[in-house]
Amino acid sequence: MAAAAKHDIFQAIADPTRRELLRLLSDRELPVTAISGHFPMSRTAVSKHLRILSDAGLVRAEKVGRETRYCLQPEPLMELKRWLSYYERYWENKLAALKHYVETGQTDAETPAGPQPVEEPSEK
Amino acid sequence: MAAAAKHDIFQAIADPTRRELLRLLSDRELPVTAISGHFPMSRTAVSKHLRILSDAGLVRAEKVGRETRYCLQPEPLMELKRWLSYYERYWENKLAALKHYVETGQTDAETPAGPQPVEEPSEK
DNA sequence: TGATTAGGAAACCTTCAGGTTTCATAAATA
DNA sequence: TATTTATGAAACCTGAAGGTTTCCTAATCA
Repeated sequence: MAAAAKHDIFQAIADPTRRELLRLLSDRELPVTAISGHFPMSRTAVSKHLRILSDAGLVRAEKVGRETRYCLQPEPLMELKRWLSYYERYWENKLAALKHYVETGQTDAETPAGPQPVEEPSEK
Repeated sequence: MAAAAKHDIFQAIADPTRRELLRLLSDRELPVTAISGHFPMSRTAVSKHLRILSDAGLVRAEKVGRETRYCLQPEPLMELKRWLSYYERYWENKLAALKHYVETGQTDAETPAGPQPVEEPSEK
């Protein structure tokens, strides 16, 4: 329904410049030239980054007269959140284990860091 | 403190193969050959991906005899969560606006989708 | 000990991402 | 209308990402 993701979101946010762009556009809507003023590269380069963000649905272009204004379109980040949520339980486990370790000195399954007490194989 | 991030996490998870690797290793610890069996590429290629994940701190290698077992190290994903949390309010706003639109037909600021009723500039 | 197995290192190839410069076009303005 | 401004499109360059193959070393096992 919404603009299809020609570029996937993971790839879109992989580039630091594009993350800065999202930041910049998060609270204000800006035309390309104004945007590119914030970056140490050519306007065209910035424009290409904007294109990629747009393809990923993270940004929306609106033509106003001769300028094109871009603004954040945060919805696709929900996919990232879903992805991340899968792993949350894992790091919560880890944190719990760490807490346990710190409090009791007992290494329940794995030591959080440092030399490992070389476990025997548990998988065939 | 933990293994420094030679590769940043955004870049590490940008590759679909690496995301699959994280999935695969999330519940079990596996040696390289076993891992590479799940992928349509050479063991060496998989090994390089593992290296990148390891550099990002997302995976930990443990030598057991002649094999190297890898397992998930989810903590660095917290950085991603922090990053994401910045944008949550934005999409929550959007969702609220959408709800408002659906319920009342009133487009408060922006129409959530579809042909735009060409707004006047709101930024100087 | 000799052969086999696990896995990393090195060299190499190919594609593509991120830049640049140049050109074209539409809107605004003098 | 002539000129300037905003921006996208096209062609091109370069480095690095993702693969492959080949080789080397350390454990394991017969």
